[in-house]
Amino acid sequence: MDGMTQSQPNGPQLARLAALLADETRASFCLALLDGRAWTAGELARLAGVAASTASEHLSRLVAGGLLAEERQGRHRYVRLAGPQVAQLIEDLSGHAAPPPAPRTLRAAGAGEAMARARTCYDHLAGRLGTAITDAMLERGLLEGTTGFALTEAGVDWFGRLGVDLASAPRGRRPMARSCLDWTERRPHLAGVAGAALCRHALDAGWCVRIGTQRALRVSEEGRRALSGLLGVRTADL
Amino acid sequence: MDGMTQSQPNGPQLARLAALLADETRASFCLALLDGRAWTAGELARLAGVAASTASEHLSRLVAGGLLAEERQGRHRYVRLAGPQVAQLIEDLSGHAAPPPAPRTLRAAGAGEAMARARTCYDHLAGRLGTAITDAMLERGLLEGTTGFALTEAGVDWFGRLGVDLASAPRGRRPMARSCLDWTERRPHLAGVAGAALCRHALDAGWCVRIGTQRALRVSEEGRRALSGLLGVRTADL
DNA sequence: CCGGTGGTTCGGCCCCGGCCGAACCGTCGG
DNA sequence: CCGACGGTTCGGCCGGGGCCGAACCACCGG
Repeated sequence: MDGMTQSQPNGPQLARLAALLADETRASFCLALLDGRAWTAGELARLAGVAASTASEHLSRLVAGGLLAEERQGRHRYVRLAGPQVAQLIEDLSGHAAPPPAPRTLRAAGAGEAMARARTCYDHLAGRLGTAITDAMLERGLLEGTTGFALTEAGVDWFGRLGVDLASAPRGRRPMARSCLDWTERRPHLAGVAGAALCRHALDAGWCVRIGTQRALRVSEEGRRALSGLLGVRTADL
Repeated sequence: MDGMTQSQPNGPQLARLAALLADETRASFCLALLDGRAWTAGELARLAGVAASTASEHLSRLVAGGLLAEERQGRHRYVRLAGPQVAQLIEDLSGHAAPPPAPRTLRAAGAGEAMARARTCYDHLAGRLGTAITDAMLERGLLEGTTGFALTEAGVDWFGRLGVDLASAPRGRRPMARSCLDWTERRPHLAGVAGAALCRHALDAGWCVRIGTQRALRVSEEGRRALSGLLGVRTADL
């Protein structure tokens, strides 16, 4: 009876992964990268308020740990999340973390309000917009919610009428529909291949436009009409 | 333009949560507790090979962080995962961690083989047994897998015929059906309320019995007949 | 060719936190 | 009432790692 009978997914491996996110600076990097875009090392350093050298070391660790993918261009080091699985990991984790404290400044409160209205969550829609769309799809039977989380046949057709062929959408082991906990609404919104396709369509069709450099979104007049007509979503408060 | 424009789910919160799992000893505690049962502080200390005092401190941190629930009984301190959300968190995280290295000893290899055949994963079935059942349910249309992960009407009926009324099963915000990545098979198996109900039924009906003190399971003769008849699952290699 | 700038490497500082053993406390059993 | 035992608290040790600034390298622009 040795005392070291390992539980299978070795503790060390789990600890090594968690340690990557256990630092405040690295965590803030990953949260920033949740916007799905590639950032330069300098941008992230300024965001977190650390020296460039410090950021550089953190990025190397995150890349070595497989969480980030890097791409060197000239004298810039661009870095982004390594893939949807990583985005999901960060989302899941922050969904279980304690709710954020109230914003300090008026500016921050304003920015927070914009994010709460509508934003991207890696590659799908979130905020009140995201949950409102998800709710409407559940209500209209495009999405099944009581026995799990899956697109219905009607849902697949609905995407088809939008001009989005989900069958031909690129998917590896990624689920078609997935529930992602919204950290402002504290309720689920649509993620996965379908969520990403919907977000892409919304941006391509001009339903939403990005606000400044953040991942917050503004719903266009065209978008309001489309959402109202297609899903009956009231966008008055967005 | 302050450099500290926070991403919303405050980095610090995420880091604090991750830090709880970023220690090898604490990680091994959590993985052990994935069997869904309550362990005493001493058992966990011996498992991880640390002094009782060290284990005590780790447990206090995990409890304070909300990952573990404790229950004092006489001179014992029993501790278990705080709930299914926590179990899911650990599962998700270890699903993304690097695969475990090959076992060192023959004993360990044997125990690993037993775990790979059939085991519990917090409160549902896993291992080859778990994935075989899930595959069969997908094949028979009891479970929807191509557009998400949800129980079909036929699936709800199937549970009803087993004598399991899912509508009356206790569920808070917990999803009815959820996909959980199996770390031996590297494929999904059924979790969530339905997965837990199935596991409970399998144990109650004597389809499976626990092997020793581990979370490995043995499929009984009765269980083989039931699984073969109900789902066409071949249990020859289990 | 020569600044300006983004990124990296290195050395050094310092603190956090994981570990232990010893002392202590409470419960259980005789 | 007393020993045995599980658990906790405290002090002290020590290593890891996060941070910075300085020096350095590479690319880009004029």
